[in-house]
Formats: sequence, structure tokens, C-alpha cells
Amino acid sequence: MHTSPQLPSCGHLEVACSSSCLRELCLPEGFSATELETLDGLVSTRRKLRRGDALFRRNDPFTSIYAIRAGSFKTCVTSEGGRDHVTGFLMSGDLMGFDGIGHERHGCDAIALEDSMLCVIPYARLEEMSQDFLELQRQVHRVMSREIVREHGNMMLLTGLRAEERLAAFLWNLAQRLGARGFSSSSLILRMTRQDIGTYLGLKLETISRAFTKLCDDGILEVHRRNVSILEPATLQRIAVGTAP
Amino acid sequence: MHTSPQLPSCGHLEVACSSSCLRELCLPEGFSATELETLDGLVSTRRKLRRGDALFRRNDPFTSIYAIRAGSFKTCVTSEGGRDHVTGFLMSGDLMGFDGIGHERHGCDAIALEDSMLCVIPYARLEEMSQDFLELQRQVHRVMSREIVREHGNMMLLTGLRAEERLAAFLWNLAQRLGARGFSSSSLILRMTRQDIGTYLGLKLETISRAFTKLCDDGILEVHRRNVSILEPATLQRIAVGTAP
DNA sequence: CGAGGTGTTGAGATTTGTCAACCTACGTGG
DNA sequence: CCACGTAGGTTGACAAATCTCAACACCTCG
Repeated sequence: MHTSPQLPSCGHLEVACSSSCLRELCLPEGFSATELETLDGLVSTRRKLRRGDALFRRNDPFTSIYAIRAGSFKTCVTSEGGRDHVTGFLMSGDLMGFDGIGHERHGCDAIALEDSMLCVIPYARLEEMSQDFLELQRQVHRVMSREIVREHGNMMLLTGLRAEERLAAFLWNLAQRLGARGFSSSSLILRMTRQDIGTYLGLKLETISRAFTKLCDDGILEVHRRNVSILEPATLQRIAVGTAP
Repeated sequence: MHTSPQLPSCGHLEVACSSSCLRELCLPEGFSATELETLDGLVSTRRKLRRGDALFRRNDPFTSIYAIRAGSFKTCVTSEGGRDHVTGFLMSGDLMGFDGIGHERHGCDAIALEDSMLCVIPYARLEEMSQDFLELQRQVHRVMSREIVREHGNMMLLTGLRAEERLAAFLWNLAQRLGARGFSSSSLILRMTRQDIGTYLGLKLETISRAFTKLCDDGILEVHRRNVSILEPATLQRIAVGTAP
């Protein structure tokens, strides 16, 4: 999601694609070396996208899961009224496309927020290999399960927090994820517009803007357009969980 | 979720548990007869719960998926501030517990909204059998994928609709699901409180109450406490998608 | 019969949305 | 290299939606 792509190695393993774009499919203890080699067979091709390009669109037939190697994406749905609703932001190491399995078509658009690169994992191959490697099947389940849990968290964010708190939670989450990837978790560059953040958080862009200003005034952030510095992480987190004074 | 438990048969098959509580695991074309017999081996035990009982609680170790045979549940999380947030309502035929796979612990509480009965599917057994039956593995993926899609829909509901529209969407969805199970889709009994609906929809209970009154005044519903009759389904749906006049 | 949980309604406070003006950075084309 | 157009971002004043607090009605259950 940022410059200086120093991805954390996936455990002690350094197999080309497994250590980068298959991060999410690598598990703590991991696979045996031979298994891991086979795993590389999961990836059929790489794909490059430029900022603004669509990886897939709603109702496109579902064929593959994608692992983000570099860059970042938003997933969004255009509702009846023509309004865009962002349903998620994804960054390097994240897997994308699980929403397509259920109905054999993608349920949303996936748009690159910057020039990006990803690995294509044909779903049929993932199915096959899951039959042979119990550990892979398990990991696929885990990844999907965690996506469900994450959405529950998002729901609580939307139902339980007020504007400023939602933005705090959003930034906190982003910072944590960047941190987990070896980037700075205190200084980040937003790759999305205020509008995108707004529809993601269920708020208007003006409200997002005001919430930013408020967090700045309170000395918690420093914001210059899309550059955000978190000056008081502890306070930000406190606001994010909705238990601030 | 209601009286008169006339469940639709799962395809042309009538195997005891497969046709009722494994509804979601049965797919259109389905399994062969022998496969289906083996599938019954998925279920270890039945369990009965009384209204208010917890099937599992947040952080309980995850062991099983549950298939609701009769009755209904809510899943909810108590946030730091002590507020209860409902994350979902489930009814007969639904599967519950996938949120636990990712972290080996349940991510929410599951509470019976009425006296209920369910089948216990030990996850380890599901894993094993998925290795042998590709079709079962596929179906598990599909079910989880659809849960992800459903959550996206919920998110859009929360970010895009206003109070009255959210309630309309909620009722419309409930009615459709009841209809799909062979119950009336125009006359329903709510098994949850206004409070529950409120935290699920991100609104206060008073707002829910007022939205009910509004929909009644407009002649779209007839409401007596928890009994709801949908007088104008078409209008209700139009409101639910946020494109009403 | 009384108590408590649940649901409704009202009045006023808060939060968020709306509309409009303006600013700023960035990319394009002259 | 500069000028200008445009998308993105900020801010203000006001409107609208929702929340809060409080009173009361209703039903169920012991």
C-alpha cells in the first residue's frame, strides 16, 4: 500500500510467490518444503493493473481468487440509485474474490487504487489442491472465516460508533494492517478519496473532512491531504473503540 | 421461525437429517444417494435450547457448526461499552458458527430467540469428509462465500439507507427468507425485540418504533406488537431498496 | 394483583446531511 | 515552462434525521 515494499517473510520460507502474494495462505507453522513448492503451482499468472483499472466487475463470471502482490484496491457496489458504496479496502498480501464463489459471479467491482500487481489463483486449481492438502483446505476455511469476522467488526463499527469514532477506527485499522506488513503504522498515505472513505463508513465526504479536522485540532493527527501522521496512537485507539471521554 | 413447520424438502431427497437441518448443505443437483447417506454421518448429536439459552458465547472454543432444525437465533457481540450489538438473525435451515473457524474461538454469542432444536456438525468431521467429497467441499465454500456476500449487503443497508428504509429492508428480507422455507411471507411473527432490531440496524429502539408506526400509517404494514402483516409488499420492497418517492 | 419487561409517543438536544462557496494540487496542452 | 481546467478537499450556514430523556400504556408471568 506504500513505498518501500519490504514485505515480512512468511515464516522462514522464501519460495518466490509463497512468501509474498500468498502471505495469507501461509500459516504460522506452515507447510513442509515440498508442499510449499507444490503450492506455487496455485498461481497461474501475474497481472498488472494501473490506477483506476477494474480487476473484475460485479456479475463478471467468477474464475479466480487474487492475491495482491503490491498496490491496493477497493471493492465497491453501485446500488440501484447509482450511488457507489465501498465495501472494503485491500492491500498487499490480502486475498480478494471469495465473494464470487457462492454464485459463480463476482458480487462487487474491484478497482485498483494505485498501480498494482497481483497473482491469479484459478479457483478450480485451489479446489483440487485443497482435496490433496488438508492443511490448504483448512487455511482456505480460515481465511474465509476471518473475512466473515472482519465484516462483523465492520458492522459493529457502523451501528455503534459516531462519525469521529468511525474515522478513528478506520485509521487505526489501516495503521495496524500496514504495521503488520512491515510499513510504518504511524505515518500513512491514504490511497482513497474522502468520498470513498465516506461511503465505506456510511458518512458523507464533508463529515469525513470535518472529522479529520477535529482529530487534527485535538492534536491526535497531522493531516496534509492524503498524508496522515498519527501523533497519539493511544488516544486514537481509545476513540476508535467508542470509549473516549 | 414460526408455527406450522412444513419445511420444503431438499430436492427429491428425504433422508432424515439431510432434508431438514442440512438444507443449506444440499445443493440443487445434489449428491448421489449413497453420498447423501454418508452425509448424515456429519451430524453427531441434536441439541435443544430454550428461549434465552446461549448455544455458544464469544471466545468459547470452536468445535462445531450448527444447523438450525427448528426455532431461531440471534448472534450478538457485547462491545467494550457494554452495549449489545446484534450481528445476525438465523432461522430454521440456516448454518451457524463459521465465524469460529478462523481463530478457533467463536466471535460472538448465539442466543435462542425461542425454544429451538439444532443438529451439531463437528467441524473436524466436516473437514475430513470434505476431503473425500469434492462436492461437499464446494458446498461449504459456497455457504461461506454467500455469508460474505450477505454481509456486504448488510453493510450497504447500513451505509446507504435511512431508518424507515432499513426497517423495510429488514422486514422484506425476513419475509423472503420465511417464504423460501414454506412459511407465509406476508404475515410474520417477530421473535426479537425492537431493541434487537435496533442494534442490528444501527438505530435506537425508539426510532424503530417510530418507523413501524410510519409504515403502518402509510398503510404498508399492520403491526400489533410482534405480529406483522405486510399489506403492500411491492411498496415495502420499493422503500427497502431506497428508491421510493 | 403487582412487577417488570416491552413498546409507544412527545419535546427538545445532537449529530449528520445538504448546498454552496472557495481553496489547492495536479495534470494537460499550448 | 506556464496557464488553466478539473478533481479533490475544506469550511460555513442551515435543514433534516436521529438520539435522548421522560412519561406512559400494555402484556405476561409469577
